Amino acid sequence: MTRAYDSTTKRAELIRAAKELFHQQGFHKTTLDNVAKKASVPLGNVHYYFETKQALAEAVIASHSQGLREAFAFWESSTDPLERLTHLIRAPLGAVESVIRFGCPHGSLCQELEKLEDDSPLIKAGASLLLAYIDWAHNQLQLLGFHSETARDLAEQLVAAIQGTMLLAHTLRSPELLARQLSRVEAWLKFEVASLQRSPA
Amino acid sequence: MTRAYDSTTKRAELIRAAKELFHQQGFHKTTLDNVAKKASVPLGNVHYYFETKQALAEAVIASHSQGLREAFAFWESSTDPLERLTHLIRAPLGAVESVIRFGCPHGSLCQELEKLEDDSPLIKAGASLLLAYIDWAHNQLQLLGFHSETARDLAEQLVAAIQGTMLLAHTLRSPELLARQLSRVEAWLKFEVASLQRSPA
DNA sequence: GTCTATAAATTGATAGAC
DNA sequence: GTCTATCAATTTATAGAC
Repeated sequence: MTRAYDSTTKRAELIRAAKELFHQQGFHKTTLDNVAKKASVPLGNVHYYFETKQALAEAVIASHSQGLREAFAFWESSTDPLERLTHLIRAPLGAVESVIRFGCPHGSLCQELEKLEDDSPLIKAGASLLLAYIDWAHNQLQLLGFHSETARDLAEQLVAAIQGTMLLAHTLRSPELLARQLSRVEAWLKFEVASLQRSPA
Repeated sequence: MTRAYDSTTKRAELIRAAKELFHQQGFHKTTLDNVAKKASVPLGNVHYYFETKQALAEAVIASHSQGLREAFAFWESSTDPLERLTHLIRAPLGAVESVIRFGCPHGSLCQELEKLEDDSPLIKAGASLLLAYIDWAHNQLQLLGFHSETARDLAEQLVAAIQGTMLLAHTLRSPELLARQLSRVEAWLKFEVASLQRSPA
């Protein structure tokens, strides 16, 4: 019943391999041959599934988007929005070694894609990842009682802090920095929420 | 007396061109031919000044380091460390269009270089740029009266917030986000300093 | 659908005339 | 020191057998 390597699986396998290599080596340094080897697919065959390297990258980003949606859904099993946001803040700690060695898979990809041609669809696709974080945080903050505009502001601040923290922890190869600064972000968020509840708008 | 294009000038011109192109297109996408053309130097001649592309990149980073030292020296013409740090926070606003279109020249370069081979000297060189920011902020915070450990913590938080803000503003192409969130960082820092002065350690 | 072989283009680096 | 021409390697993409 489950054909372990039918064509759909191979396509998925290529995406999985590319996703991992893009994170570890970056988009530019990763060759189609690298991806093909990792996915145990002959080089020439890659183009049967993806016309160009760019098309493969689009599929990788779509897969990241899907992964984000699943993470959001999972965190929403908590009923308290503050608790949900805490899951977001702590998420990098669930993959410390990876974040320290390779940075945030979304943030670093995003920044690399930004250096492509101005009209590349990959730029917009990459940006949609960071936007997804902000939008989701925005929603959770509104559920906590913040007005839309304030919630937007806080969501941006939250995502910026998390991304900046990962960049520093990665660059300085410091898991301690990651843990320490994410705790700070968490404390800050709790404080903001508590302030709101003391003096509701 | 001033030979406009003696060999020292050409070398500097190549660095200048590479610095700009690395920022706009990234390290990988920038070819030696691009740099040569921008500096009005024949392609083959680039290797007279820099043996490899990597050596050119090292010179670019050294130039960034020098630029940072000059910026720090300039900001230190303010006597109040809080005012100095405010200059740091507002610096991106002095080059808004550039930051929005291309991101932070140091942060984005740093993240791209991280994707090179683990033992590449460029990785350490790039990291030294972000470290310079942290160290300088650390010093200023100590001058304000924070204990070394607290100052370190706050310095990391400050640089992370600035870097994260630039990443978001760049990715979302939003000068408004940049201005808004940097104001928030500024307000946060003022609050921290005021708190310390109300209850000195 | 799957694979091998190879074309076509790019690009870092070098050789050698001046 | 400066430049032209070119090599050598890499890599995306394609052609065509099975």
